[in-house]
Amino acid sequence: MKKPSIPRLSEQIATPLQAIASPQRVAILLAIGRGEACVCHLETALGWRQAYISQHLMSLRKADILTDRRAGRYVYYRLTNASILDLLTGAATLSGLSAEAVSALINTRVYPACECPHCAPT
Amino acid sequence: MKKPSIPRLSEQIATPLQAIASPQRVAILLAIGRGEACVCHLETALGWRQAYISQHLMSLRKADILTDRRAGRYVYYRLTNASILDLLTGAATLSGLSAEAVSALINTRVYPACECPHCAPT
DNA sequence: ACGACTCATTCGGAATTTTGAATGTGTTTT
DNA sequence: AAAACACATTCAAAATTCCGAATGAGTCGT
Repeated sequence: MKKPSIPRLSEQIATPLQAIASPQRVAILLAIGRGEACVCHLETALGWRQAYISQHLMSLRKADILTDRRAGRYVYYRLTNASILDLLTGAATLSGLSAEAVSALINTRVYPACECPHCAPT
Repeated sequence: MKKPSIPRLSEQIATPLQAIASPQRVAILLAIGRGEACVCHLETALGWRQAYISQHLMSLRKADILTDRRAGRYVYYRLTNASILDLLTGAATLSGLSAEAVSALINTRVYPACECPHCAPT
């Protein structure tokens, strides 16, 4: 197996980190958690403009952090690799937070105000 | 225990990530590994200008990622929390790299060209 | 005290990222 | 086919980061 050089390796490591390292994108990843979420769900969960959310989703998709699935006129996003949550938990630990504090917010809650098929099933 | 809100939590998570998420700073962290390294060692290990390295070290110090220790005219840096290496390994995994590929480069090697007390002991 | 040495800091322009505004695309409903 | 809906994309200005150059600050040897 070819041994990658330090500069090459560090670039490969930094690439996904750069895609994740922003409060907005971390919030999106937490809101999605281990489940699925459409954009309109994230809209009510985070309280941001739709276009703004889509921009961040685009970044995360290009970095292969997120995967999208179209169902009718909805598009559902999920984590490409669930181990990203472990990475977020690790980062939280560095800030002195407990792993529980993170996992408590990771679950995909249901919002009464959200009209999406997940929150308001027929 | 007070439950942090999603925006607050995601900010705390993003802060250390932002400090780390750059190829240069990842390279520095790998070069330090589980050991200690003075600036001049990093200089020969990475081949960068001294002032440039110090700038990144300053960022990492302010983010509490690195801790410094002065010994004579040398300043030795080490990771404040060794679990940062796990975080880097996790990010490498997202890029399809094996954990071994990372750990193979984590060790603090000795450079013949380096004159620092670690590489060229009396 | 002076010079050499190791490292830190400041400054400023270039490059990049962020984010609001506007608009485009694909899908369902009627 | 047209309208409504969910989401994507483009554009540009503001904010931030990157990085070279210059210089400062602390330490040791002589």
